[in-house]
Amino acid sequence: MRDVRREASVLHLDLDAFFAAVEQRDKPSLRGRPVVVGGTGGRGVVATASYEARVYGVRSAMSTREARSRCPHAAFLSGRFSAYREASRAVMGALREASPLVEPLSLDEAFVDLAASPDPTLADLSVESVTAFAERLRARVTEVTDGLTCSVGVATSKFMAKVASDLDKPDGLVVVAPGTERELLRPMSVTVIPGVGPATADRLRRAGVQTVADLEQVSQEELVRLVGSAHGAGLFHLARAHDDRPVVAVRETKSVSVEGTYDSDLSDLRLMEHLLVRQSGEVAARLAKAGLSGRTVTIKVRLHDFTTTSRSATLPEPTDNPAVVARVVRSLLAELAAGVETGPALRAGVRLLGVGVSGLADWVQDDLFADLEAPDESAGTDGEADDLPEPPRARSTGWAPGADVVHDEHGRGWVWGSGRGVVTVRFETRESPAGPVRSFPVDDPALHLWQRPEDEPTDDPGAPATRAGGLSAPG
DNA sequence: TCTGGGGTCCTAGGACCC
DNA sequence: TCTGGGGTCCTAGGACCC
Repeated sequence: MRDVRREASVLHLDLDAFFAAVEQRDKPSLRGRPVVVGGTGGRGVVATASYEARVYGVRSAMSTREARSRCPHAAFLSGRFSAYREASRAVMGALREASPLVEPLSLDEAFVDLAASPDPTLADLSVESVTAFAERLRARVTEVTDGLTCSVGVATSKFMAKVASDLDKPDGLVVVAPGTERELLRPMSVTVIPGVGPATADRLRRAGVQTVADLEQVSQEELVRLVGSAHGAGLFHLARAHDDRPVVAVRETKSVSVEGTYDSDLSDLRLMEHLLVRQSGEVAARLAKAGLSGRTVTIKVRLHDFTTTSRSATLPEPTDNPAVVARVVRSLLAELAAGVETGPALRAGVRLLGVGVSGLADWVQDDLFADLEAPDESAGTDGEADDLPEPPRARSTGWAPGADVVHDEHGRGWVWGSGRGVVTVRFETRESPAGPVRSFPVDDPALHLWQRPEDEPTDDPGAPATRAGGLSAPG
């Protein structure tokens, strides 16, 4: 493994109290006053507190209720994300002018690789050069954002640059001279190391480790024993300021999800299904917009006591189809509802529901229906699938895993996979909505195609209209 | 009436294959 | 026939980050 860069060429930039600062910039009446941006509902938490609010002990991730009791006269705002995205775009643009190698970590944070900068003043990466450059960059950020300030750290690694940007907040700059990293780090708490949160800090504390200096005394084997192999090896190296991770400009998305916490607990399974199906539509829309599709669908359920459980299923092919996602989501919810422990737990109260899709491919599946006739428009647009009119048709090609509903004498099921002349069907039965899987020859006359008209509940005017069975025929 | 929402990464166990 | 190993995929849960 390479050790560390010899020059301080990694810059970390962090916008100060970002959401709150945008609000104060845009609303002069809020300037100089405590501002809290975050969830304003009964179960909201603070996303950002302005420095005026921090004086009263208001912090990120604190419940809004707690923040209100600490600072009742603050302005509590739910946030204007389009404004934050706009400001973030301006900042990232300014950073890319400085160097093509910019790695955004979130709307308000990024790494910049100064070694990749074409700027002639950075021909040598001396402490003096990078300091002057960083000051100009900070001024430029304030200029393009119409007044926002930022804190910047520059060092030989991502880890040290991030530590440095935290040392002189707000509106500060710290450059760590190469070679001085370890003495800077030693007196600090182990919690400065990224990845050391409450649980890891607690384990280390019980082993007598509280500072980075303490951590340096522990062997790699011991650390692996304490916190696992990946984490242990990471801690061993970071304790010594050994970090050669590159600045990476583009990172691929691994999952897309939507979740929501409700002000009061849910106990009605039909309502849960309705909400999950709506979230399925949102997830699918975001996948489609990003040109992504994924194979694994996960539902997440947080119970009234905050215990969290999830169920997932992996499809044979990636999808971005809302009807497909919704169908899997329904069967996963049914699986939880049928569980001897999870079923009663669900009915006892659910505070959060979520839907996610992972196992992403950066291509969209071919439209399997391009050569099919349009679906029969008379084939029912209301009611339950049980009410569908009769005229199923057999089909020999173009089965859509996850999308098509079929039935045979065993009951109703949906296509789970197809290929080599065989269609695999996962049946829904009264006893087991995610029921048995059977295979059929594609031309099996016992196998009839159904189109299910109600993937979005009809009593929801806000729900997007979807084609029956997810078919994408024109017209 | 404590505890958001969007993510990433890791672990551990089981299935299955060679 | 028995034993063992490695590799990959999948699932569930947990820790962490901004």
